[in-house]
Amino acid sequence: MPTDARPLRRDAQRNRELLVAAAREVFGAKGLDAPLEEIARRAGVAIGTLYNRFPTRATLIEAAFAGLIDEWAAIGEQALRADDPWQGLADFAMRTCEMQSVDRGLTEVCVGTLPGTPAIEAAKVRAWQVTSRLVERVRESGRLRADFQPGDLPLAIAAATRVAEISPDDDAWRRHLGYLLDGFRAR
Amino acid sequence: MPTDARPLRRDAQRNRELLVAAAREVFGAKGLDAPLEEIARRAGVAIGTLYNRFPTRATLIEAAFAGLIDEWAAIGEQALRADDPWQGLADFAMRTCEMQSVDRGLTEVCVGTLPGTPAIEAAKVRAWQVTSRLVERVRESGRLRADFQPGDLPLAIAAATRVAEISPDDDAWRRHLGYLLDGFRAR
DNA sequence: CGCGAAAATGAGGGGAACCTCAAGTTCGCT
DNA sequence: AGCGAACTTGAGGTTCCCCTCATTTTCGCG
Repeated sequence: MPTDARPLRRDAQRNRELLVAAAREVFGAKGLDAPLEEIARRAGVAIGTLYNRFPTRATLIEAAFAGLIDEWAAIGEQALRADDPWQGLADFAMRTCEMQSVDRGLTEVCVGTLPGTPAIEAAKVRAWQVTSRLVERVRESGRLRADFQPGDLPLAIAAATRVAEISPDDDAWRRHLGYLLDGFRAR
Repeated sequence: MPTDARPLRRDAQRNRELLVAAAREVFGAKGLDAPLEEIARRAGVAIGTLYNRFPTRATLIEAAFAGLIDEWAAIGEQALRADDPWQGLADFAMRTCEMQSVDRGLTEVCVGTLPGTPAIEAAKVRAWQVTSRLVERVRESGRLRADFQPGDLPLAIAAATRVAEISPDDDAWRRHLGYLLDGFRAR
């Protein structure tokens, strides 16, 4: 499937980048339903330009978060290579929460409140595969409680992220995730 | 502090009740930022009537959730009288989540996304006191991990509620809360 | 240069929700 | 019944955000 867009003119390319940067900031601070006009304003560009480049909100969201999601996937791969499977899982969960706790937009992308573009759905599938492998690896080590479901890890991360949203104390969500991870252990 | 409102005329009283009932339904389904016009419509009343009775959104929210919050406090009192302190805590957490999992408005009231009226703030303080006592009771029994903070219980409930929001599977949040409670135990 | 294609612009139409208020209706008391 | 106070009504002004498109500006190539 050729994304056969011919190369953008130089000014258009620059504006595209300004828009993506602005979108990252605004979505991060206010969530994915932030006004697009604010993003255009912050990029120093007219609203029509935003619509020229990104015909729908979803395309802009996708462009804004593609990089972050790749980064996230990389964290997952790295966690899979950790010596200690348990440590890999714990690190992955912590770092994911950390990313989400400072970026409301990313949280919403991951929680999937919105439908999601194809690319984002694909990224989620990839991420789900990584978490599954992380979980399986721990299970094989025999340290995971028997009734644990693979899908519980993403849910736990989403749950811990809510703690980060509610509590101003930055340690609260770390503590919470710690409780959860302890709860995951085989008795 | 006399709530010295003179008694409403009978028709006004009836409309007030219709509005509160409609508000409970709509807030429960769509959250606290649901359109007020929808509530008026569902109550079979003009929008102006809603504003006559409830000059601000906050007053309507308060009226809609006062009953539920009392019910919640009662659950807390009951949990305090449980024979087994641990069981009391677990039941309280489960039942609270259960209430919130079917009522998006209640969740938002409890999570405190919005500022909150005096009465709701007061109810939260009351609830916080109940949870503190529940936690202290368990701590005295020696079964609680040492680094647990009293404020962690409400946070945990809020976190488990997010699982209920995300996962269609009704067991997911129960399982999740189970992990958490296990994580709370002294090692 | 100079020209055509590409891109930027921002006023403006449209919709959703907020809230107000002047006019009309209903209640309840005598 | 009749009257005044209490209550209801809903059209409409306001704000905020959506998205479009005719016009103007910029780019980059020959």
